[in-house]
Amino acid sequence: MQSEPATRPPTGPEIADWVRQRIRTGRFVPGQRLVEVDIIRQTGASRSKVREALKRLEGEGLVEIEEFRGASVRSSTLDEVRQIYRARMALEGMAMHDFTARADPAMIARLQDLQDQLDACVQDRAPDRFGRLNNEWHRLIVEGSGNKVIADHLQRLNVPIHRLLFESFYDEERLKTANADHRAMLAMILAGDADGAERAMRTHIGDGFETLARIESEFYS
Amino acid sequence: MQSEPATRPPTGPEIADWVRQRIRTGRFVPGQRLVEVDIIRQTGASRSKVREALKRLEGEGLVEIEEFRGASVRSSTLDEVRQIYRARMALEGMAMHDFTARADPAMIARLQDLQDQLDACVQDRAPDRFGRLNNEWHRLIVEGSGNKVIADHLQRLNVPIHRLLFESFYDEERLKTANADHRAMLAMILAGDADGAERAMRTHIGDGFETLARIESEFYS
DNA sequence: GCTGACGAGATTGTTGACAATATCGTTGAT
DNA sequence: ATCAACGATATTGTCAACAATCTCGTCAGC
Repeated sequence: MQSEPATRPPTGPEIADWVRQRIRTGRFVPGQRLVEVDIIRQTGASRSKVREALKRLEGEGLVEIEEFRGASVRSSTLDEVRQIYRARMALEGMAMHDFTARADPAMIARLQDLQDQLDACVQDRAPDRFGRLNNEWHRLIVEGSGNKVIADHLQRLNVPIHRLLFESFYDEERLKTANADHRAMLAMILAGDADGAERAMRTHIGDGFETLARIESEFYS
Repeated sequence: MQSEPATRPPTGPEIADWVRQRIRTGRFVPGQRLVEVDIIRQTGASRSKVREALKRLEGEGLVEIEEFRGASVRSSTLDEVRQIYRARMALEGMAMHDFTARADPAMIARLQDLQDQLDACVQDRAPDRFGRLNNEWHRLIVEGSGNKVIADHLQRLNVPIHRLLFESFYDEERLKTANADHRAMLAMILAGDADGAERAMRTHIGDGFETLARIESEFYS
C-alpha cells in the first residue's frame, strides 16, 4: 500500500479494509492495541481517516474502543461466535429462499460453474482454493437473492477467525461434506424447492459452526 | 434538549438519537437536507459530534451523505422496505425460535403481562398505546432470545416510516389480527413449539409489510 | 426574454494544535 | 524487598481555523 509514496492518501473505507485484512490474516491478534500513529505511519492516511475507519470497525464488532485507551482487536467468546452463526443461518437461509424463488438462468449457470470448480478442489485436495471459491459461492447466493439489505448485514457478520483456526478448518472430511451440502442445495434450487433449500442452507451453516467449535475446543486443550 | 443551557454538551450517540426521533416523527421529511450548523444551533453540540452522528446514521441507512453536499434524509423505495421486512422476518423469526427454546418462566410472565395490556388496548381502541406496547412486545422476544448480535442488527433495521403512514397503520381490523397473532404465538411458546412459533413470527411480520404496502399504495393514489 | 459566465455567500471536508487521560518507569519511605 | 506516590512520556479526545466545493443571485451578451 505504501509502495508508491506519491499516490493519493487512502480513504476511510480503505483503511478499514486494510485493518480488517490484517485482523483476518492474524497479523493483528485479539487484544492487540491499534495505535493510531502506527496505522498512520504504515498507511499514510491522516488521523481523521484512521479514526473514522476504527469507528466503523467498532460498529462491525471487530475492534473495541475504550475512552482514552483507543482501539484494540476484539476477541469474541465462543458464545458470541455462536450468536453470529445463528444470525448468519437466519439471513443466509432467507437469501437462499429468495434466490431459489427468483432463479435467474444466468445466475444458475454461474453457480453450476462454481460447483464444478469446487468439485475439482475436493478431488485435488486444495483447501486454500476451496476456501476462496466457497466464499464466492456464498456471495453469489446472497447477491442473487436481490436483497441488498440482507447482503449489507451479512457483510458485517464476519467472524474474527484466527489464522490457525482457519488453516485447519477445511480438513478432508469437512471438505467433502461441505461440498455434498452444496450439491444438494443446487439440486433443490433446480427443483424450485425454496423451503428445502433454505432449511439446507441453515443446517449447512450450523454444521460449519459445529466444526469450528470442535476445532477451537481441540485448539485450547 | 436546550432547555437548560448550562448542561454538558450532548454526545455523538445522543445527537444520533435526536435526529432519528425527528425523522421518525416526521419533523425531518425524506429528501430534506440536514445542515450541520442548524443541528448545532438546536442541540448545542460541537460540529465533530454532529458529523459523527450523521455518519452513524448513514451506516444505519437513515440518511444519505454526498460529498460537499452533506446529509439528507433518505427516502426508501417500497422495494427497499420489502427487503428490510424480509431481513426482519429472518432475524426476528430466529429470535422467536431461540426464545421459545430457552423459555425463562420470568420472561414468560412478563410476556403474558404485556399480552393482557395489549388485549386491553384492543378493547379500548387505543392504537397509540398499542403501538408502544407492541414495540415492547417485540423487543422482549428479541432480548429474551439471548442473542445480542441479532438484537443489534434488528435495531438497525428500523423502517423510516412517515408520520402519516404510522397514524393509519393500526386501524381496528389490523389491531385485532395483530393481537390474535400475538396470542397464537404465546400459545406456541407455552407449548414449546419453537418451529411453529418461528413460522408464526415470520408470517406475522410478513403481514405487517402487506398492510404497510397497502396503505402506502392508497396513500399515493 | 433567455442563456451562460461570474462571483459572493453558504456549506462541507481536512488539518493541525491543544487539552485530557492513561501508561510506565523512578523514587523514596517503610 | 515492597509498595505507593509522583512525574515524564505517549496516546487519545476535542475544537477551531482554513481549504475546497457547492448554491444561487446577478449581469452582460445575444
